[in-house]
Amino acid sequence: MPDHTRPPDKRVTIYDVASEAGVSPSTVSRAFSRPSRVNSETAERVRQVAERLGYRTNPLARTVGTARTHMIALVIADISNPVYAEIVRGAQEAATDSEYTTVLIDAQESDRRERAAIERTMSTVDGIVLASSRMSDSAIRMFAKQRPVVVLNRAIADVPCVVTDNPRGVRRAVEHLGELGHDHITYVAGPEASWPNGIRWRSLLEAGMELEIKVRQIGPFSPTIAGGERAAEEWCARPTTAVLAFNDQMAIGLIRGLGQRGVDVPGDVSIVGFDNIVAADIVTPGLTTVAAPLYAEGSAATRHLLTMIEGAPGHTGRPMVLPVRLVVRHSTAPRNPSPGRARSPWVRQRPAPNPAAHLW
Amino acid sequence: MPDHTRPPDKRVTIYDVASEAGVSPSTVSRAFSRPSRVNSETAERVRQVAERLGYRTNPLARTVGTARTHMIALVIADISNPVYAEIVRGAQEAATDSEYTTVLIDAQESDRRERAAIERTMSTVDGIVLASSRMSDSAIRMFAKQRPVVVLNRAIADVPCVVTDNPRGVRRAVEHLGELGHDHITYVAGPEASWPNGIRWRSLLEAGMELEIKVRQIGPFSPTIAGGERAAEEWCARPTTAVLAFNDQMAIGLIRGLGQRGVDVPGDVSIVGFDNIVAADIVTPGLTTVAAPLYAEGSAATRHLLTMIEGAPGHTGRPMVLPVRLVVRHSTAPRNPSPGRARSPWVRQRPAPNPAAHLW
DNA sequence: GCCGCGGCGGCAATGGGTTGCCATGTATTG
DNA sequence: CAATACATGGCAACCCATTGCCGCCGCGGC
Repeated sequence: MPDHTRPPDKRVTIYDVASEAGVSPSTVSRAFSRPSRVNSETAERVRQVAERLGYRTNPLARTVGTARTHMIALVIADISNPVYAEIVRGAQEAATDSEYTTVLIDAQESDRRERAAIERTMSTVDGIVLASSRMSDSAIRMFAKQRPVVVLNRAIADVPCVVTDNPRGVRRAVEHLGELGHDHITYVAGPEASWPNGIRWRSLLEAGMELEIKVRQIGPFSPTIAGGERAAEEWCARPTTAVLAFNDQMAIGLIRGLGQRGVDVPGDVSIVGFDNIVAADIVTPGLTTVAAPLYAEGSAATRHLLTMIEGAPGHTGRPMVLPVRLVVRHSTAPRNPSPGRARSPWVRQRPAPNPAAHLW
Repeated sequence: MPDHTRPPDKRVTIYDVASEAGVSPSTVSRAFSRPSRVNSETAERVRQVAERLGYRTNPLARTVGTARTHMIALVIADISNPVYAEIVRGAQEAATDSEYTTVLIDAQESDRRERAAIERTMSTVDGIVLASSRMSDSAIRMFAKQRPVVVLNRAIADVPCVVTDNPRGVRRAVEHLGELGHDHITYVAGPEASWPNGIRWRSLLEAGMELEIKVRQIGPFSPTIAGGERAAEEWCARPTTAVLAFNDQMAIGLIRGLGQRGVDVPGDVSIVGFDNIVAADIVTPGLTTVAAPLYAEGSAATRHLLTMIEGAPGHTGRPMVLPVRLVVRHSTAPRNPSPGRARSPWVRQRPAPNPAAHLW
């Protein structure tokens, strides 16, 4: 058998390297962690010996004593929501650039799960990025007392935050719809515990006021395709020619639900979503949506967290605001001149249940 | 200021609890980790003191000496691929059930990144699940020598594996297409480093042989929507009436690219994908695809890994095979009786570049 | 009455790198 | 040439939970 009598658990330690290189363990340690504190020739020799012996610094051991794990937690609301993919990338990039490891936690849209997971992980990480947390402000503040925390997509006093410019995004969407002749907009609400949901609605109220467009809200619904489909039913009870949905998934679900009821998008109703997920570009019609710099969100939040971990105070004043923009596709169109036309067939026209909705 | 003179880094340790409860630190330790080794009254008292003091066991300190971190790494090829969302969920569920924490690593379809990330993380985890690794067999074996490893979506000798029944899935797809009258199938290949890509192609060869259906391959392309769009161009050079795509994203991109060239799906060509991602159900036409039990894949692989970590040998014989099924939607249809009809407009009909393709 | 055993709890070592402090040796300065 | 500064590297404490081993005590059996 070609087994090279492998030493089963014989990790190479700094002590091995030290004795092999003829220096003390502290010198080996410093050769890696504080190269300036050691003669460059010695350091080089140590590194070579370490290399030869296959020494790999044990991050766990470093942890004891320094209480620095070089890990951060990134908590997201729902891993199946494609929005988070780019955020995660941005965060991971920023983290690995600084030699930090990211541990990703999927809260599955549940307050309870989120807390539990954070409590389990908290003591093993140096800091936490909370992306779209569903927890209460006070719960978040509690965690923030124990570890550096940066909150994404939410503004909380006394905690560092990174948000996108929701008011501006909504404003752009409303302007766009207004230019197309719409004067009533329905907001399809997402989770009540979602901070963006609240601010989007408030921003819509404000924009509607200024631009003299009437607005109302239906919901809340789950921020998923299924949620959007359910919203279609409720919308049919009191239709408007324009809809702003909490996010793209709901918008897509809505378009679907409406299609099954014979409502045409954008012929009968214009729909705008939020987030610009990939799917927004592949559905029919292409979804007009408010795009956010997801990657930048993740990396900005993470970089901020890292500076806090390194000892910086963490500016808790105004949140950092990232810009957004409106991506116009084909789910919005000029208001249909004969608004009453399609109304009758919408209501109570229950289609055959979609077989694919029950996959698995 | 409302700062309760918070003790900055004052973690409560077993020593604090010990002196407060009037016992030795070892007793405190045992009260938690080996309750049977200590008098139940004492244990209870210790627990109460610990509770009062807010003691929380420090998982990192436990790590030193035992070398058990209670963490596992889950490496996925591409976090923006929705396939992995369910796999991650399954894995996390299985892990937390056994009180393990999962650290997720996104390899971003890069062999190099994958290796680097694993090397960084390896020593801090008790085991690794490799979901759709892009590394070479030998690289994987190397890691498997140092830590328990379970490989998902790939079969490697001497390493425990969990795979889905690709041959059967392909077979079902081919049967389905055959029943619709198709006698030529193009396989749109994904990454060469992807094991499922290889086996799907080989299975297609086999099924084609048995069922007397001609098959050929184009590609490889990137396993993304963009990749599928590029494939559309190549497919146009030598069209067939049926296509099997490496995965759903490519199938969706393909449908899109064909649409832009005036090719109708399923009128002119039937398309089958793999994975049954959510988007497969929302695109137009709905995508016929081979569905895999993603959640089960994640949890099966993880559970297997955990038993290995607990000391079980890890059966490296035949891989564990999970069943698949064909989900028929609307991207497949009977073969068009006049195959030459739509052919001419396909070739060299460059549409205006899609502005949305360059978002961000 | 002596021995043995089991239950319980303490002592001390362990693991692996980090770091404050000190000791040496060399370079710079007055 | 003496005095001070600096560069280097070693010593040993430290972090904190775990665990092998031993000692103490009380009880039961012979």
